[in-house]
Amino acid sequence: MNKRKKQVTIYDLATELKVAPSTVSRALKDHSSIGKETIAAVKELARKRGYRTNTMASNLRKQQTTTIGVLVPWINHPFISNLIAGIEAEARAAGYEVIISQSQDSYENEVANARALFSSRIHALIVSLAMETTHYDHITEIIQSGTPVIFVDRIPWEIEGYRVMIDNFSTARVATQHLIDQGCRRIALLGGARNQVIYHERESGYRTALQENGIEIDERLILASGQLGQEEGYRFTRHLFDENLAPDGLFSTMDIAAVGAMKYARSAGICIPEQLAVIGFNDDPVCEIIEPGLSSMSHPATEMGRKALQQALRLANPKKPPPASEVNLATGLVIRASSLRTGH
Amino acid sequence: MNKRKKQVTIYDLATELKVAPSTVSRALKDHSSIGKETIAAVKELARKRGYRTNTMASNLRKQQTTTIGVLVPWINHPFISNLIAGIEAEARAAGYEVIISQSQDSYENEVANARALFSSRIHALIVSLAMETTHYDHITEIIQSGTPVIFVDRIPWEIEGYRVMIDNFSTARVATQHLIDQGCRRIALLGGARNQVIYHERESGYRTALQENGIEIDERLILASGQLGQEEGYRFTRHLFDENLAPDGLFSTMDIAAVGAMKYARSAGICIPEQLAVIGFNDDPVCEIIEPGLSSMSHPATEMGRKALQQALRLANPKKPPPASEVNLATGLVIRASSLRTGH
DNA sequence: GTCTCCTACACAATCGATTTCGTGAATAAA
DNA sequence: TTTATTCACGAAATCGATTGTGTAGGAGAC
Repeated sequence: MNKRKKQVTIYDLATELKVAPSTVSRALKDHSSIGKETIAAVKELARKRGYRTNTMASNLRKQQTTTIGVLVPWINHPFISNLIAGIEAEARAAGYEVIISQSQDSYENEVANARALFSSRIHALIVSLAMETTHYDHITEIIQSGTPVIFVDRIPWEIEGYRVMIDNFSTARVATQHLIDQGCRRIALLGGARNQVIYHERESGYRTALQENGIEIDERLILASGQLGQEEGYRFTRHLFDENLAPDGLFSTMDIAAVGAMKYARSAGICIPEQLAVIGFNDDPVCEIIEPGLSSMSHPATEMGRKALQQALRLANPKKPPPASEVNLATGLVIRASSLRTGH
Repeated sequence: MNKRKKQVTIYDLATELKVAPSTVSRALKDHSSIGKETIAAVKELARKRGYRTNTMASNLRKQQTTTIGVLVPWINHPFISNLIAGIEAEARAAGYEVIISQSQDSYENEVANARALFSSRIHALIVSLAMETTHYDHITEIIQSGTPVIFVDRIPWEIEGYRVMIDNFSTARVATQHLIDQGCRRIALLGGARNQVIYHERESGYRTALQENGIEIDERLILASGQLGQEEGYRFTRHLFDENLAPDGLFSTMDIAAVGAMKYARSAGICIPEQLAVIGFNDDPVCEIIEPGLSSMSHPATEMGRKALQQALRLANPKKPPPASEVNLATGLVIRASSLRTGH
């Protein structure tokens, strides 16, 4: 049986109660010009007949949806899924719905998804860009149409727009400083693609911390990889030790790459943190699980989602206080065994 | 500037081309009764004016959406986020959109979300139930309205309905058998809430494997916890060793609980796998990261998502081949160091 | 030249909720 | 009793796309 039951409409209720549809509509939302008894009667019958307001009709008439579009590279990455969880929780509480799409780090997918979301007349859009993305026309089109757009984490370089993020520069500086405080002097960096704002910032923070401490920067200790993962972390670390470039500290701009580094260290008999102090970035669950525990910079993903949604709603609603053009959330230094040297 | 630009409609195009809106509508979808030149002219102008079909209006008229509702306990759990990734990828490819909501394992939230999704007239619903859920009225309501509902993973007991899952019973039996094959005779079980179908099945698989091998079941080695996590795994394992119930094998129905068990073993100087062989369930990323590597039963989360969506679309479209009432996906035994004893 | 048949459109109703503009009746004020 | 108000509700337009039905105009058949 595939035929859908016909839904109850306000016309059905109106007919049954012998009032006008407009009266039913108003009664259902406690409009002041409708009599108390009428309101009660309408609501009672609506309940009895299982009336559900038809969102499509309502949206069409009101010329707006209550749907928030979310465009991210991957849904199944820890940081992103936490971000989405935050967006969803906050949206649901505010009576909005969330429609998600993933670009899989492909520019082409991102453009197609952006257009699809735009066609469904979303109320606002929250975006974290694909790795490949360097042109932003598909986003600016949406902004120009008047739809609020909030950038999160993977932000664009040029577009002026609303952003919710962490201070990548300072956070990286803190991480690097922590290693320096532990006595490290030759600190390697596992960095991401420099054309991405966040990785560029993190690398700058690293460089600044070294300079501030009078440590000369050795470019050979720096990796900037477009595909930063466990494998790259492993290989670059091996490379450093093989080439007589052995560092005594390592800052990875992604936890998972730090895991690779630690795996190599274990296989090569390098002691962590004594010979190599390691700190990551994101404070993923793996940090707690790996041995020794991986120090990291905690990144409030869920909170970022909540804040992004709040900004989006403010932007969409002129009556609310206007949003800040940029929201920066606090990060934290989480020290575990991988970077904690005794005697310091 | 918060005013939205007015969107281009088929009326605008019709006026400009001096044809009827109906002609524009048909031309845009290559209707056979429209002249070739007219179609070309309409499409050209549509492109030039940046026309986007108004989904709200279209949906209202056609009495259906292209939105798939997804209702899960948590978005930010590895299994679920992979599931959603699969659903989204497949939906997007088929021209559908995905709207997600999380119950946070609360029955109340689940009911509210189900109603909200229903109100937005979703095309189909994919559900994984909240831990708390024992009444299914909010779901049956939706089924009865004619909306296709597909259950995934956390399925209900009673409702007849379409399901996409793995064979939890057999998978658990294979895991247990693997430990037996490694020489284990006292095998502990870290199980989940028995009122959940999947955990009930897994426990049955465990029991069956033991019986098939003539091993007596020791109820003291079995944990059935409503809140199975790392902490519970740690504590129950400690409890077993403290109480002189030391097992020589351990099957955890959730990887993260196995991690807790391994953490305890490490702290107590118990060798894995020599003294305690361990196997988990799900093959989460942590299995690769922990030392020694955690054996596990792999669980095709993304594939489940894809399959669930395919089933949903078939169910919604009478022209497509009807869906199977139950789809079972293959699981795999992934052997790592935690369960691999030499000499066997 | 008249009639039939297509081709290629136009017309108008429809989906269901919202909202503007009224209006009849009851009450209050004069 | 008459006029002004307020109250409670009705009528009808509207949002934009879709679709069943209707109809000019030209081609072809006889």
